[in-house]
Amino acid sequence: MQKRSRLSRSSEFQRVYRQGTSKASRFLVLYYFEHPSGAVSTEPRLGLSVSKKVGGAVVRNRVKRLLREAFQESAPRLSRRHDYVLIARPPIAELAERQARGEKRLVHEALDELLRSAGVMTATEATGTE
RNA sequence: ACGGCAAGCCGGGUGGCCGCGGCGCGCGCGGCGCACCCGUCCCUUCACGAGGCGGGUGGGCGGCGCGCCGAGGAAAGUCCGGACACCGCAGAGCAGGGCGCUGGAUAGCAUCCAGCCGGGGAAACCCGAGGGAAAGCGCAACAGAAAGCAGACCGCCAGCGGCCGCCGUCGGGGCACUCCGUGCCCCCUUGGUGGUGCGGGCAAGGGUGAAACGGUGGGGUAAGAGCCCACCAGCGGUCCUGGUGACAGGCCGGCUCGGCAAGCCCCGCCCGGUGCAAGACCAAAUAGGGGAGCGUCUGAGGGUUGCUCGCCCGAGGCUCCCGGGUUAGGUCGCACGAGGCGCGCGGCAACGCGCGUCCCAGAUGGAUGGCCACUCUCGACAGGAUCCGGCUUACAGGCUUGCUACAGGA
RNA sequence: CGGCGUGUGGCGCAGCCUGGUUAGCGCACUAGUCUGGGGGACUAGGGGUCGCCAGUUCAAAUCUGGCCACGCCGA
Repeated sequence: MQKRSRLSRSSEFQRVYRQGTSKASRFLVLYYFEHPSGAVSTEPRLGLSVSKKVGGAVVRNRVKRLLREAFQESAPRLSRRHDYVLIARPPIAELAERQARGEKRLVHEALDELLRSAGVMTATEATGTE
């Protein structure tokens, strides 16, 4: 995932938190926010928040890496009009740990489940047209 | 061999594909700003500038392609020491804080090296915040007679006096047995011993305690005691020898009192404060001011780390200069350094000097991972955020070298 | 990133500076008594590795150092 598809400004995070909608699971919290008219980027943008409660620097980097990878995989089916912020909760550290040891797609499934329940996967049909 | 100890080192490897960050090069790629140049029939203007518009050049951001580089021994904890930056210059004293055997290394340190002393170990070796307790203040619960200056509870010793018990004794009397005599009882003289009392001598022994004023043995004494002697421990000495020194050895002396300063303290040495979110610049927005110099009245008030001194600012006047301040944006600081590696020389070593060689992350919501194949001993703890030197803590496993004990061999 | 603070029974706190006497207080808990029962009161009692590991000391919750956890502040 390249830089342009990430959220980088504190103000951008604030906008998503204040004006967006939230949905949470045991492992993650998702905030998403629809842009006002105009400004449509080529890809949905993502911001990550992983606090020290999740683990040390190595664990946090691994969690962020896996979340970016999973998000990128799901990105074509997501609305391009939205900015997303994912907050990692401590239990996700164990998923990331098991996945690093060889188990497959644990973080991907956790993310997909949350995205589906939030109802932002509606862009699946629109992928071709939009 | 097995075991123990010390020092140093490694922290999976190779190849392929995909992905991420930085740098460089290339592109007849695409769009958006910027600067400059040229043109301007047309639009704004009376007209010239200028703006718009059209064209060109340069560079920035972006895209694509290729190449190179891309976490650690602890990157960690933030416990010390610095570099660097800023603070109305940092000056003195007090306060406060840190350090503390000796010598050396170093930019510096609480670090390192070599030693000394003390403790542990069979040894190799390991551990130690290790100045001063006759400068002063303070502390020591419980137990114990007594806890800091000597003193004496039990105890030991001789003396004196009264009384009492027991044993013996000079003399006298009484009773019993037939007299001598013997036995028993009473009075008196006197001695021993025990108890008690008085005033003394002593501190060996007892018991308490973490600690009780040297230890062991002998002599000595009424009983004892460094009272005397030998050895040991400790203390002192203007002493001798060795060592740069801590200190060690010797000689002499009189025998002699402690513990805690990671309690206050004393002595010696060191320390200005704040920290890269320091700080500098750019852009945008916002308030209208900010800075420098000269000078008068002679000083209210204020600043300067906690205090004092000291120092500085200080209203209104004149002259000069334009930017100055703030902010979660951008650029710099920001990676060539007390730098790594190799060789030589000096030094026991830490380290230093010289030569050669290498360039080795630079992010900013924050980059190292995934898959496949082969292989090995199946991979721990864990990741930069201004940089460097240490300390401490976490850590699967492995390698090298040296030393030591036991056994064996010679 | 930098700078501070706090860890003591189940909960909230004191004691620490100035080391020892006894780890104390309130609520909660257990048993008993009062009451017909509940509530409430009274009496008695149990429960603490003083966050962990070293060091200093005769002796450490207390002094010193190092770890661990939690919390706060600055930009």
